[in-house]
Amino acid sequence: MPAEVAEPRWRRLPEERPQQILRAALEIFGEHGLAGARLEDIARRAGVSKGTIYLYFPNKEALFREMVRSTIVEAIVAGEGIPRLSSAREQLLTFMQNYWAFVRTPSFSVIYRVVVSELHHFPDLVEFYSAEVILRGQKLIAGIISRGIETGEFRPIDPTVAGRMLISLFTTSAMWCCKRKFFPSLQARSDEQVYDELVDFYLSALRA
Amino acid sequence: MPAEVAEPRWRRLPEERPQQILRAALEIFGEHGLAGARLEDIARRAGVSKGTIYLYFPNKEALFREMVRSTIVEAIVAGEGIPRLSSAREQLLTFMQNYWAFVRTPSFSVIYRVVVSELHHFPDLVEFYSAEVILRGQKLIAGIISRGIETGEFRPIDPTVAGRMLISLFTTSAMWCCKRKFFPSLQARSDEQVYDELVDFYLSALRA
Amino acid sequence: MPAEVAEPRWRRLPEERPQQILRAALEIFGEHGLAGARLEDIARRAGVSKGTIYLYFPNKEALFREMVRSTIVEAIVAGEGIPRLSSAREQLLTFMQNYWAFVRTPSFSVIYRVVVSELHHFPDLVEFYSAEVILRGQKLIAGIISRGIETGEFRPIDPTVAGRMLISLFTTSAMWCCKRKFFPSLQARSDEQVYDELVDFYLSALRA
Amino acid sequence: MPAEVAEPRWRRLPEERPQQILRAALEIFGEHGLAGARLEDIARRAGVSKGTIYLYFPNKEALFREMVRSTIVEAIVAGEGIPRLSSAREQLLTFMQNYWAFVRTPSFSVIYRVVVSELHHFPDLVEFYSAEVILRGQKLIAGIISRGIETGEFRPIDPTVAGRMLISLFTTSAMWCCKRKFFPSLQARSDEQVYDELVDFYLSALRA
DNA sequence: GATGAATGAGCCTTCATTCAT
DNA sequence: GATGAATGAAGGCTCATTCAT
Repeated sequence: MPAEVAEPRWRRLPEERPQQILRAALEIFGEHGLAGARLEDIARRAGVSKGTIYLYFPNKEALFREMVRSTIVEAIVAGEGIPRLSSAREQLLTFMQNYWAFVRTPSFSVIYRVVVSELHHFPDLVEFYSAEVILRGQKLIAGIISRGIETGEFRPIDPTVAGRMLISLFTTSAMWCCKRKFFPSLQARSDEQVYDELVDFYLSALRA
Repeated sequence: MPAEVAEPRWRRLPEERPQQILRAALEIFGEHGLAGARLEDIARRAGVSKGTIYLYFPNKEALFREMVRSTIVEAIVAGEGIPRLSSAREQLLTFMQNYWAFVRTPSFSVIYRVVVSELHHFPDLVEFYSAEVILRGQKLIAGIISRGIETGEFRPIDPTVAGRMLISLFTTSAMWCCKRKFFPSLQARSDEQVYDELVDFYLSALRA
Repeated sequence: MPAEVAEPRWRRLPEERPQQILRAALEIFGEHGLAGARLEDIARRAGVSKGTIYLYFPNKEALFREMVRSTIVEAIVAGEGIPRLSSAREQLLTFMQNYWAFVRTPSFSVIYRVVVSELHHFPDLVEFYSAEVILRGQKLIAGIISRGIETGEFRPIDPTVAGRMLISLFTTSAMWCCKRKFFPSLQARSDEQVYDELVDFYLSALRA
Repeated sequence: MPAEVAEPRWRRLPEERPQQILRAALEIFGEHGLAGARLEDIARRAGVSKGTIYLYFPNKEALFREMVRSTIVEAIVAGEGIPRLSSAREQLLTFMQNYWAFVRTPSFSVIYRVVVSELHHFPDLVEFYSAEVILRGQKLIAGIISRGIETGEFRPIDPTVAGRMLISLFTTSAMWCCKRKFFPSLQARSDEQVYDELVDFYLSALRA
């Protein structure tokens, strides 16, 4: 009985199993929604069998919830790297650059879809999303704008309004860029051009 | 078989049946999406039996498509009453007022959901929506903006960009107003206030 | 992660494994039946893992069969200590005392359940049970009764009939005593009283 | 296409559907127990499709419960035709004859199985069975016996004990008769002979 | 030997669709 | 035209069984 010692012992790390499944769930739920997605497809996409999903999640709905929750959390964590200092205008530009990168991320568009179409069936997730994403984002932006107003860089405007406008413009534009072919006016434009137009428009609205 | 004879038996005119069903479909599909909706619920909401739906629509998907299509058409028709004349700024304000009324309509929010979450499974509907709604809207707005630029009322800006920005701001704000309780910064604001802020912001971005 | 090495790690002797498992199987199958029992539960009850069961039994059904068979064998072995001699009446009383103790045993009630509800799916076990339990019991009792009839202690009666009656009365009464709370007439009676009533009734039926 | 003409066209009365299903459930659950039975088999036996069962019963367990409950009720109703009058001994004989007929009924043996093996998972059904079957039966028998003791036809004996003994002997014997081939001592006996032996034995135990 | 993560066949349950009335 | 009972394919979920460690 040679004690079971110390081999690298790698075996597809079972600790990754839930992550694999959640990633697959993101794609499939994002494509088909909660009701329309088949567990079988999620399993196949994750490279596991149907039964395996049930080792980590008690049922389809719980998987869906956890997918939404964990994706949001990831986004929050990723967004933590807060921009900082210099002029408010510089800070705002940095923020917009990060935000533009984020909203064109595949998981953002999935979450956007889910939030729009199904989240109302999960009040606790709505609550979570509202507090952790919307409120948090609002505060961040409003802080920058307020500073800019104080320094005279921006015209006086309700900072929460400015926040809403920014979020609105960025998220919608990002979604449109994903579906560029259905928006004739976008077909000839790169994401960068769209971004430049966004920034130009937004800053124009804030200019003193 | 003594047939159930001869009472005048008044009924809602059968020509209205499809409309009843489509209205019910709008509500139920809007709430649950295509996969999540049950024909039985649509039938109950429409006040008819399950079988009746099949007298007018060959299957669930066709009902869904027709619901989407007819709702869009209605919106277009309703929007036909195009504003007109006077200064570009006046015309824009009139358009925005109509548009704001429209985007807060229940059927708009349903269509918005559907477009975001499920329309990509129906390329022909996407095509239709793209051509009849987006393009048409773009043109309408771009026309007004162009005129305003010519008259010097607005600063020079790509009219299609201005169009996109307007649509983005209005649709998103309307959706948020529906869910006001999850947006702390909206709780104390009426729809009218939100509208005023929108107009102020948008016109600021266009001012020369 | 220094591997968890080298404790003497005492364990129950492996030769006992099958016994542990069979005991657990007796409880779980007794509670839920063959189809309703989960191997996982049996494993947990036995303090081993699911896989371990398969080291000793090829599959669920085989475990069930072996559980039934071994429990029956144990009962037979335990019953071997045959009463003996003196008057037939004395011998009968001794037998009844043993039998009463046996039928109130937990494994008897499990086997009773299984025999009633599922054994018909296992003809060979039925055969085994019939030959080793019923026939053997019948013969034992019939022998005692026959001697009693010869000695004039009992009235003339078909000894196999008397055997059936005894088994019937004892097994049923024992089952009822397990569920005393559902039998109002038993609630105020101890097992001993029930036994006394049984003996009184049975001997009355045999009295010359 | 020879038109499908003029068959009496009677279509199994839908009011009978639940009965058909319950009858089939009695057979299949009786054979395999709750966990072991497949709805598909019940449906096939009932001559309907799987889905039809769900038009009348919300799920498998509910069907099982209703099957048990309704079978018990039927038995009670059938037993209502209470014997009556004349000597206690005559009344007892009449009762025994009815009871013997009943316990050899197929639904009795199913219920017996179910009661023994699965009813403990349904405390409310146990309650119901206890009150409506056991208690009711006990009272009926005890009444007859009491009268016989008063008239001196039977020896003094606790009437509830006599009741238990009668039930025990009859039910067990009936079950054995169903499985006659496994009981060598029964193979040469008809049900009537077994009945005669039962009566003889029981009356012997009661004789003054 | 022992483990328990993984598998996938099987069954319960739902619901779009049909059709006799 | 209208109904709703009936159907059965589809999909969620369980659990006996396997096997890499």
